[in-house]
Amino acid sequence: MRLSRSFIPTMKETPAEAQIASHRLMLRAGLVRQTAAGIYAWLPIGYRVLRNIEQIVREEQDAAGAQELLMPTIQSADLWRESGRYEDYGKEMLRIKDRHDRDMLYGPTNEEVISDLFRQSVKSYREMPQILYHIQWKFRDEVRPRFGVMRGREFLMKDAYSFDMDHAGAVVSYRKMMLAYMRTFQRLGLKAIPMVADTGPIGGDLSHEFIILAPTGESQVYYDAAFEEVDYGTSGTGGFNYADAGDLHRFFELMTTNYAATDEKHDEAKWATIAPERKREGRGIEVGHIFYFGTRYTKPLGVTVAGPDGKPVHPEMGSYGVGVSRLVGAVIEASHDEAGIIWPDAIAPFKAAILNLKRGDAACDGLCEQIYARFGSSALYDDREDRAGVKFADADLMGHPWQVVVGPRGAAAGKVELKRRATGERVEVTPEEAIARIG
RNA sequence: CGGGGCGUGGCGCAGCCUGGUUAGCGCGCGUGUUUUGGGUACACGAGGCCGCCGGUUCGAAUCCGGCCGCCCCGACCA
Repeated sequence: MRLSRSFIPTMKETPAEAQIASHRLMLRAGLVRQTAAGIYAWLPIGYRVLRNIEQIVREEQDAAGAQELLMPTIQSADLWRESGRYEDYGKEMLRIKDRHDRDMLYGPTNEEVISDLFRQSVKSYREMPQILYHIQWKFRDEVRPRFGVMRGREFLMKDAYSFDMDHAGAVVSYRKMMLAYMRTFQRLGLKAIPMVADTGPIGGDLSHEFIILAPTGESQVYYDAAFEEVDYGTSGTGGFNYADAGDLHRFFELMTTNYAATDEKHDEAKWATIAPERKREGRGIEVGHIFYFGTRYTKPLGVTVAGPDGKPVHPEMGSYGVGVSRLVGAVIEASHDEAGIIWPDAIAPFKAAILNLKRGDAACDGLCEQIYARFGSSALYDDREDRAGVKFADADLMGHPWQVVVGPRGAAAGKVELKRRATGERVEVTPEEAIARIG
C-alpha cells in the first residue's frame, strides 16, 4: 500500500481521552477511532491487525478439532428465559425490541444459541463429542468502558463450546482448548499464563483465565517463576498431540501444577509454601477464559443425546473465550516503547515499511519501487512528500517490524538501510539482501 | 450506579470567574519559498451552528435552567 493514498490518519498529539499506552498508540497510529463510549471503528491498519489475530486464533481452533460456524449477534429473549439467564444477566445485556414488540437482545455470549442449535440436530452419542466455535461481535453494556478496545462495550470474541457425553470427555475437551490457547498466545508473541479463576455468572467448577503480564493490567496476579521456563511446544510441531489423551493430561499437569492465580482466587496459604525467589507478582490482562460447566445449560434447555444404551443423557459442556479485539490492545501493552508500537511479526499490519527519504530522486524512487514491487500489499510504501523525520516518526509509531530506509546517499551506491523496529538495529545492505531478510 | 471533571476549527488548549467591536494560540491542513537522514523555518491562506434547547439581558462562548455526549476515581467485567 502506498502511504500517499492510504487512509491512515496518524496523530502527533494524543487525544485527551486516552490514558493508557495501547489506547493512546492505537489512536495516534490510526488503528481505530471511537464512535461512541466503548465502541470503535477499525481503520485499515487496525483492521489488518485484528484480522491477523483472528486468523491465528482460527487456525489453532481448527488444529484442535473445533469447527467454525457463525451465530447471529441479535438473539431472541425466549432462549434466555429458558435457561433462566434473561432475568439474571442484569443491565450488561443490551435489550431491544423489534417492531412487533418482541424482546430481543444483542448477544453478550452464546451458550443458549449454541445449545439450541445442538439440541435440534445432535441426537446420538455416535455424533459426539463436538467442539463448535465462532468469531463474532458481542456487546456488553459495561457501566464504565475504558482503556480503548481493551474494555469496550462492543468487542470481537472467539467463543467455543464443547459437548461431551460425560465428565471425563469434557475434561479432555477442556484440555484441548487449553493447549490450543497456549499455542495461540505463543504465536501472537505473548507469554500467557493460565491461572485458576472465578467462574463468574456463567457458573461451573473448573475454570482458567489466561493472563499476560503488563503494568496496566486490571488484576493483580501471583505465579511461580517456573512458568517462565515452561515449554509447551509450538503449533503442529509441539510435543503434545490433541488426539492423545495422555499427552493432554501431561500438558494439563504442566500448566496447572505450578501456582498461578489472580487476586480473586489467590490463596495465601499455598503462596506461602513457594520459595521466595520463585514468587512473581504483578499486573495482568485477561486475554482468554475457559470454563467447564457441565449440564448448566443442557438441563434447563432439555438438551439430550442418546447414549449407547439408548437412554437420554444431558451433554456436559464447556465454553472457551478469547477476546480478539482486546488482544490488539493487549499486544500493544506488552510490546511498545516511547516512539510507538512494536508489532510481533505474526500480526503486524505490514511486514515492512519502505521509507523513501527523497521522493523525486531517481535512485531513491527506483529502489523503492523495485522493493515495493516484491512485497506488494504486504508492505507499506511511504511515498509521501514529507521530511525524513516525519517518515521515521510515523514508521516507528505504526510499529512495522522492519523499515527499509532508502535515502539519496545509500541509493546512489545501490544500498538501503534495514532497521529492525524491535531492537533498533540498523544495517546497510543491498535491496536484495533486505528483501531476503524480511522474508 | 456513587463521586469528580470536561464539551470552543482535525488534535491539544486559552478565553468564561469580572457578559461588550472581526473568538485566540500551538500542532495539523493548503499554496509558495526554505530545509533535505529523526516531526525544519518564514510568509500567505482555508477551516469554528463556542455540544443542544430554553431563559436573563440592549447585548451571551461567558450568567441561569434543562437535556445530551465524553473522560477520570470507585464498585463491576472477555
